Amino acid sequence: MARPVSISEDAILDAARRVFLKHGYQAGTAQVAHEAGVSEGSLFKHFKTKQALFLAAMAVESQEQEWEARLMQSVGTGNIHRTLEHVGLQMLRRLQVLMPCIMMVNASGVTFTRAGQCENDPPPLRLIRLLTRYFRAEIKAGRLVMAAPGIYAHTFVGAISHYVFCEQVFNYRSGPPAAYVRTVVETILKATLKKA
Amino acid sequence: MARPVSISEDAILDAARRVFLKHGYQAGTAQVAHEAGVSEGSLFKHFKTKQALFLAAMAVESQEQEWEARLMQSVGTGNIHRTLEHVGLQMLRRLQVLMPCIMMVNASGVTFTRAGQCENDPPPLRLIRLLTRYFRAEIKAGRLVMAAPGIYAHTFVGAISHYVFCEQVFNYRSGPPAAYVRTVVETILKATLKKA
Amino acid sequence: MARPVSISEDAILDAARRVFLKHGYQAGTAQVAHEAGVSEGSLFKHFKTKQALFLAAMAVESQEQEWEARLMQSVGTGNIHRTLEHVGLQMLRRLQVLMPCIMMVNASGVTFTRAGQCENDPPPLRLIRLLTRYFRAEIKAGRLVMAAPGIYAHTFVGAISHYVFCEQVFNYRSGPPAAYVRTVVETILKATLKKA
Amino acid sequence: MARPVSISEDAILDAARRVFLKHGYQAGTAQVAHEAGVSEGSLFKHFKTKQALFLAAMAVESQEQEWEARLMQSVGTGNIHRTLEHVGLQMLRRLQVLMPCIMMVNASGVTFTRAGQCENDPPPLRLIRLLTRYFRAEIKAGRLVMAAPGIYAHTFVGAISHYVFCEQVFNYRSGPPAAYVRTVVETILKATLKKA
DNA sequence: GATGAATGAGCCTTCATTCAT
DNA sequence: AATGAATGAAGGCTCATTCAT
Repeated sequence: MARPVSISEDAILDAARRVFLKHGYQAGTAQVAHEAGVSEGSLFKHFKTKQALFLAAMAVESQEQEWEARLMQSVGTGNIHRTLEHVGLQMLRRLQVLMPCIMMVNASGVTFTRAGQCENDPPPLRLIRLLTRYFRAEIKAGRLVMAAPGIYAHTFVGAISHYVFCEQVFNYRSGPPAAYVRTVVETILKATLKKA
Repeated sequence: MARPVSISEDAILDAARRVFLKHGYQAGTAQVAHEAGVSEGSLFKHFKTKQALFLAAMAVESQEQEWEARLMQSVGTGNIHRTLEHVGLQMLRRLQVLMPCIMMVNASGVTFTRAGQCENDPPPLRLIRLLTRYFRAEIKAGRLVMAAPGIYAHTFVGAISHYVFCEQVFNYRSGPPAAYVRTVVETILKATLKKA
Repeated sequence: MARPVSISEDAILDAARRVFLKHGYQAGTAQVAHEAGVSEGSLFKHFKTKQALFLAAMAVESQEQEWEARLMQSVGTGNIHRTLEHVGLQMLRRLQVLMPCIMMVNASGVTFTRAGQCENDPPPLRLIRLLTRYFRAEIKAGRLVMAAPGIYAHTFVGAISHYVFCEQVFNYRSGPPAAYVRTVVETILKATLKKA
Repeated sequence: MARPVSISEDAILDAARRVFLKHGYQAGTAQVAHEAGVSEGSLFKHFKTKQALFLAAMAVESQEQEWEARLMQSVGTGNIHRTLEHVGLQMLRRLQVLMPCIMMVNASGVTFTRAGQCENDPPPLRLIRLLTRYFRAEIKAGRLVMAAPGIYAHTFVGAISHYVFCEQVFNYRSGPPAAYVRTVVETILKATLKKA
C-alpha cells in the first residue's frame, strides 16, 4: 500500500565498504550516501549511527566456507600436499577480503566489542584453530609428525596472511599466490611429513 | 638570545603515538596536546598540520638496526639455527612496535605517499629483502638449499609478522614468542638445511 | 464513490494538542502521527504544514459559551454574589484549557497573526470585555459603584487567570478553586457593592 | 600570556534572551551567535549545550530585591495604601522581565528541573509568600482584617501578573500601570482595611 | 617560544515534507 | 484515501587551526 522499498541494504553496505576501505573511518557519511546513490537521510533510516554502518560494512560475513567443512573429511585419505595447497589458496582468497576490514576496524578506535563480528572467533583465528585440528588428526592418523601443531598452524596461516598483508599494504608480492602457497606447503611438509 | 626551546618534540611524538594508536586518527589534537602536557598552540608550532603530526608519530624511525648489519657477516661461519632464532626474535620485537603504526597509517586513508616514512622500503619489506640476501649468501656458501629464497624469506617474516598481528589485534598467542620462533626456524631449516 | 474518509480530524488534533502541550513546538510530527494512530503521510494530507497543524491544535475553539450569553440577562435582577461566583468558576474552568494553549502559541515564535484564532479577540480579552459590559450595566442599574469598570474587570479576570497560571506552571494552589473565587468576588463586591 | 578573554558571557546571555524570547526555543544557535557577535564555536565553549544556554538565558537572576526586604519593616507604621502601591509597581516592573522567561521555559518542553532557577521558589510564588507574610503581620498589628491572607496575596499578585501577561501576549492594557495598581490596591483595602 | 581564547568549516543526525503505490 | 519509504535542507556540535598576548 505504501511506496515499495527501493533501497537495498546491501547496496549501502557495499558502498560503505568501498568508501571506508579507501579513506578510512573519517570518510563522511555524505560520501557513502553519494556512492550508494542514496540520500543521506535514507542512510540513517537503515543504520542508526555512522559507527553502526561502519561496523556492519566491515563485518564481512564469515560463515564457515564449505571447504572448511570438507577439510576434516580428507584426514587419512587425501593427498596432503594437494589438500594443503587447496586450503592455502582458499584461505588466501578469503583473507584478501577479510584483512582490510579487520585492519580497518582495528585502527578505527571503535571499541571492538566484536559487535557485528561473528559470535565466536574472528576469521583468522578460526582458520588457525581449524588447521590445528586438521594437523592433530593427521598426526593421529600417522601421516604427520609435529611437536606443536598449534604453532605449525599459526605459522601456516601467518605466512599466507602476511602475503595478503604485504600485497594490500605495500603492494609487494614475492611471486604469484600459487607459487607462494606451494613453497609454504612444501616447507612445512618437508619438515613434518612422516617418511614411509 | 630568544627564549630557549623548552618543549621536546619527542615528548609530543610519544604522546601522539600513544593517543593515535589507542583511538585512531580521529583522536583530537586537543587530547594529544593534553597527553603531552603542552598547549594546543605549541602543538601546531611544531607540526604544521594534524596529518603531519600523525605521520611523524607513526613514522617509527627505521634506521637499520645493528643486528641487521651483523647478519651478513655471519654467512658461512655461524650456527644458522642460532643466527635465525636470534634474528627472528629481534624482528618480532621490532615488529611489535612497527606493525600497529603501519596498520594505523594504512587505515587512516592518508594518501600514503611514503611521506615521512623511510625513503627506501618500509621496514617489513626491508627485512624480507635482507633475509633474502642472507639466504642467497648461505646458498652460495653451500649451507642451504632453496629454490626460491625470496619466498622463504617472505614466509619467515610473514610467520613472525603474523604472530605480532594476532597478538595486537586478537590478543591471541599460540605460545610464547621464543617457542614460536624456534618452531618456525626449525621448520624452514629442516626443509632447507644441506645434509652433510 | 471513492473510499470514505476514515480518519477523524479531531483525533489528530487531540493527539497534537497532547503532544505539543507536553513537549513544546519542537515535538516531532512523527510523534504526533504515532500518538494519533495515523501515518505521517495522512497527517500532511489533513494539514498542509506542521505550523498549520500546531495552530489548529492550539486554537481551542472559543465560541461564546452559553453562560456568557446569559450573564447580561441577569443585570439588575439576580444575586450579584452568586452570579459572579458562577461566572468566575466557569471562567476558571475554561481558562484551564485555554491558558496552556495561549502560552504555547505565544512561546512558539510563530508569527501570531491570529491565524486560526478567533477572528475577534482572544478569549481572555473577550472575557474582560464581557465583564466590563456587565459591570457597566450593573452600575447603570444602580447596584454597583465603580470608577473604572474596565480595570475591575481586568483585575477579576486577572486574579482568576493567574490562579490557573500558577496551577499549570508551578503546580501551586492557595486552596481549592471555589474558595479562591469566592474570596475574589467578596473582595470586589465589598469595595463596589452599593449600600442599601 | 595567552590571548586575553574578549567575550563576555553576559553579552551572549543577553543575545540569547533576545533571540529566544522573540522566536522561541527553535531559534537556531547560529542566530544567537550572530546576534551576540560571536562565532558559533565560542558559543559552545561557554555553554556545553543549546539547552544549557537556553536555561541560563531564561534564568533571570531572582535574588531578593531590596524593596522586598524593606516591606516587612513597614508593618504597623507606614501608610498601607502607599506601601502596597509601591510594592505593586515594583512587582509589575519585575514581572515584565520575568513572565516572558517563565512562559518560555514552561513552553519549551525542557524538563523544568528548576535547574538554573533559584533554589527555592520561582519568583512569582516567592512574591505571593512574601505578601502573605506581610498581610499576616498587618492583621496581627490590627490594621487589616482578612479571613484568608494567602488568597488575598494570590489575588493581588495575580491581578498584577495578569496585567503583564495581557500586555505581553495580547498587547492589551486597561490603562497605565499606575492606575491599574491603584485600583487593585483600593479594592483590596476597601475590603480589608480596619475601620477606625 | 608558549599559551589558550577564538574561529568557522564541516560533520553526523534529525525531521518536515513529498512520492509511489 | 491511506501508507510509509525516501528525501534534502538545516541544526547542533566538534575540532583543526589561527591569533593576540
